[in-house]
Amino acid sequence: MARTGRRPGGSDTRTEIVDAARAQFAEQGYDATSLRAIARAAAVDPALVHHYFAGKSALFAEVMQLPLDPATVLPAVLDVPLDELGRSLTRFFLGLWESPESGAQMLAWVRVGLGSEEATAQLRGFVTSEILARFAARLPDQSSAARRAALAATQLIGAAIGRYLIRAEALVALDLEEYVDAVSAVVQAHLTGPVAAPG
Amino acid sequence: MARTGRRPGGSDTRTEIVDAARAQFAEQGYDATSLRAIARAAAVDPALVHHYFAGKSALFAEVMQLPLDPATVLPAVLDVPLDELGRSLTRFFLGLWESPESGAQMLAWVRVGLGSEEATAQLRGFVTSEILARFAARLPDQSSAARRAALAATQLIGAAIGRYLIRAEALVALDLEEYVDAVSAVVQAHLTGPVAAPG
DNA sequence: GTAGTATTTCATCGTCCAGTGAAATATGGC
DNA sequence: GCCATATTTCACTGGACGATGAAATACTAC
Repeated sequence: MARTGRRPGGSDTRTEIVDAARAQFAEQGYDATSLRAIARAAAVDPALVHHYFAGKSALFAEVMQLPLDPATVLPAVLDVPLDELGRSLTRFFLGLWESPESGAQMLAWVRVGLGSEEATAQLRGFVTSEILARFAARLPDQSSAARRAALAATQLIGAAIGRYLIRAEALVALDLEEYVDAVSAVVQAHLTGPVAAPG
Repeated sequence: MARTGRRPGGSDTRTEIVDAARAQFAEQGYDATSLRAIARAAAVDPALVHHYFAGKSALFAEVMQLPLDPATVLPAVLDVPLDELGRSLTRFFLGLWESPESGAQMLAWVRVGLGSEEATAQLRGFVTSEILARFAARLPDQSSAARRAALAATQLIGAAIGRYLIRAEALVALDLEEYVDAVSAVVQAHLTGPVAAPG
């Protein structure tokens, strides 16, 4: 009766652990996810998780690798006529959520990133320097660019939360293109619309 | 040397515990917050927390009492001309976040509500039946009302997250009225604007 | 087929957690 | 001043957690 030792077959256990971890982080956030729970989900001994990853934070870092590097992908997304920018951004962003692989990762990012003050601080740093700065650079009037980019981002984040976290019926009922239509209209307004008359 | 026993002075310890708990939940979410951490923050023995509250979930329930009952407050907010509905909603909602007392509670709600799959499910139930249903009832065209209300809500949630959780510089820099202006314009568009041309 | 290596488990440590029950002390009514 | 009660702490239990080190087993190269 072999109770310990190597498992038979060319098992890719490491990948299984990463997948289980991503699912757990996406579902529970960082703190509430335990290595033991990940190990359970992967049907593996907890010590094995430590064998492959230095610790919880190392595993987390590996799991949270962005599906795409913004520096390489965003330029193409932003390279459209100014009046189509809202649609291009919205379609790209919501597309990330729609696909099964990157969707789970986006979910994990948001859950963890909004789950605690500390994590939110890191999310802020990344979002402002890697994402918003690139949005803003694409806009014509630099005096309002940072604000317009940030406002557009609020709508994008809200749209993702409504459809993929909260999963409100009225939003899930729409197919992706309808949703992109509805959201991109106001994203475009944030980016290039008239500034609301100040108080 | 009195190591145990009643503390001198008319201390309102129970309130201190509740306040400490709210702050912790707002900062860390539900799971990551421990009764012991709350007790530490309130400078009190952990057992005292149990004395006042049946357990973690009971304390949580008390802390999470909504600052306002939507059923009593929303009607007044919604009782404005249709073309001012966006502004009224936006001002009211962001106002909840801006004030110190209710702001901490809103923060706790969102952190806990988005922190795990399970909590999100409860948040969905509350938001759709208590909030969105009332928005929708106020709109003229019932065939699109649910969708319009939900879309408006995505922008409101996103706006709150951007300014009060992520605290993006470009958004925090605005004063409240400017922010309300910018957000309410697109909220209004979701509520009463033209439907984006399909496909 | 044997030596070496990668993979997996076991057993365990110390820490933190939620919760319980008894004891200690201040306060208020008399 | 004394007694009942509300408030607070101590000491403890059982369990889960992250982490470590040694042992056991399967695969690989020779």
